[in-house]
Amino acid sequence: MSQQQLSAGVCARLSEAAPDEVDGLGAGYTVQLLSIKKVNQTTSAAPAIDRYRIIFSDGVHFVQAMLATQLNDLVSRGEIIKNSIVVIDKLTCNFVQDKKLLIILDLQVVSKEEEKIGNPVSAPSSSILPPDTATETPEASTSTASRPVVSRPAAARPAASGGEGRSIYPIEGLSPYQNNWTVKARVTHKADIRTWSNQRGEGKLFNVTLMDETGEIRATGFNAAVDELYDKLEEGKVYYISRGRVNLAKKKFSNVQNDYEMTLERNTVIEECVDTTNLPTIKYNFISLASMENLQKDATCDVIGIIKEVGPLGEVVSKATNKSVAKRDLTIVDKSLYSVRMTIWGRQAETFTADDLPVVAFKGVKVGDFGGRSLSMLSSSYMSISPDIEEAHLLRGWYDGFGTDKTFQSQSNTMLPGGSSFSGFNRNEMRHLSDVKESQLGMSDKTDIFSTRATVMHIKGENIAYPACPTQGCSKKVTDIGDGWRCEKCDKTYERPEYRYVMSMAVADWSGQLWLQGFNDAGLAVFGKTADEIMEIKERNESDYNALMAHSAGKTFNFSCRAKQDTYNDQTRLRYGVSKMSSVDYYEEAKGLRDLIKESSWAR
DNA sequence: CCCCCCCC
Repeated sequence: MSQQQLSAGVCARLSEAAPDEVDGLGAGYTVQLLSIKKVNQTTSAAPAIDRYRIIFSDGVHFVQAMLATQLNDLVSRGEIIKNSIVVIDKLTCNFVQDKKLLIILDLQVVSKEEEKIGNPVSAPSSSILPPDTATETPEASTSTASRPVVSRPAAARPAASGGEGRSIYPIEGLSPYQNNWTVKARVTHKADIRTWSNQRGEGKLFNVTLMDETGEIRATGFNAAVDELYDKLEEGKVYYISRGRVNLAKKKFSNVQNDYEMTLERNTVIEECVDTTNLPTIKYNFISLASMENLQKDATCDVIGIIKEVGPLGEVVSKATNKSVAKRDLTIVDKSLYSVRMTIWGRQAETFTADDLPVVAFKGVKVGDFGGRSLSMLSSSYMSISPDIEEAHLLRGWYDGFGTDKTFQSQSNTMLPGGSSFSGFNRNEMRHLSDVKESQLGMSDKTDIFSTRATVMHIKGENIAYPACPTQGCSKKVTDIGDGWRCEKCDKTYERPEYRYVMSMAVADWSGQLWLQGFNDAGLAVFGKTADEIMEIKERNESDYNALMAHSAGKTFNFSCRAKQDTYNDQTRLRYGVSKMSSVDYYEEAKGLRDLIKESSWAR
């Protein structure tokens, strides 16, 4: 790299430009980063997002700018370091204490490791730099305890010019000290209206997440603001918003990346933006599913993958609140040949459909450590099915071209003690039945999990199904009350029940045999018929039923099981439950063996 | 002014 390749003159131009001219100067400047420094945040007691101050040079002059926080990964991953050459693709300007502050919104790395080019000096106007650093040269700025830049009390002044002649403020620059702002933001999440009731009173509220190119912020409307504004905002749309209140965020309650949050008030002005140019879009920092194991539990991350499996709709009852919520597990895979379980909740779980293995992008999903690594949507997370972004198209192309053929290593079943697996059947972690007994799985207080391949030898025929509540997600046993079937849980009476399987199966492999308890999914796998159909056969013709039971033996399945002790009538016994059961797919097995051979060192 | 983000 030479001085000629840098965009000489740009630092002087940026430095001298009036604030509302900065955006108009365009972008695409090639510059050298002379310094990258973390700025200490002293205004917020809660842990803050890192902010980086950059000094960049065009070879002649240097200026100072802030790095938009969504680019922080470039620093933390070491993709930009001192002296890296970058192209600044997008730049804006903000006002702090009447000083112009440049914010780098997007950049591309041209070359990471470089020598310093030329001998640049501070750009002519000092108005870009805060007074305490205006005369510093990059080499001399050794102070690590820099003053906070963005969140100081400051005169409110609009930063950049919007399309319709209004002044648009970047979300990253919002603080309690600015008041005359308008943001142009996309609603990336809109929650349902919630009500609360506690000692201090009761009321209703809703949350939205607002996002522009510079950042995101959570906004909440209470009571009257709910009536006034809830219907005005639609997820996915872009709005001009002004006259909201900005306060310090209580970080422990939100995963939205902002030190502040916004309260929408009755007089908050919200106007839909219909101008289709330059709308804010979601910014992702995708990580590969392979690299998930490096993340801590409860961290959030962005991932993109193919939806390989859509689990059935389930229900969990929260231990904390005793409330029931719908959930659904998805399995996503990516180019790193890893798969991971992704749990979605509530209405999203109920309405989720995905026919043809779509690409789905997730932003801000929570990392769990159950059975290895798993992911879960939060209310602040964002999911986009078949997003029109480059990464999605690349993944689509790769998967359709090569991916369908691959086997994926699950993040959600590694690292369990004893090397067992979670819900997915894992060929590498399989146990023989004798091994299950000998290693005393399920004998400790917790549930142990294992995979096995075994053949069904016998199914206890007398009681293979029970009359269940037909309400989706209930499945509780109902009782015949003469003129109908009563579900205590739903407090309803139904004309007829929906039978569901509950079976004891003896299964065997070369090493031994075991009794497994299976539920509805297991019955469907064994019989290929619903329990209703089976019960109908049983009622119509007992010998047909007996023949069916006899024929059910002899088939071989892959099982995912849980071993657990339970106590019933003062008797403690070890029970093995089937969590997943599927016919052996010999084509899949052969592919798995082939991949094993490919992976083994002697074959390389 | 809410504040739960769940379960195996």
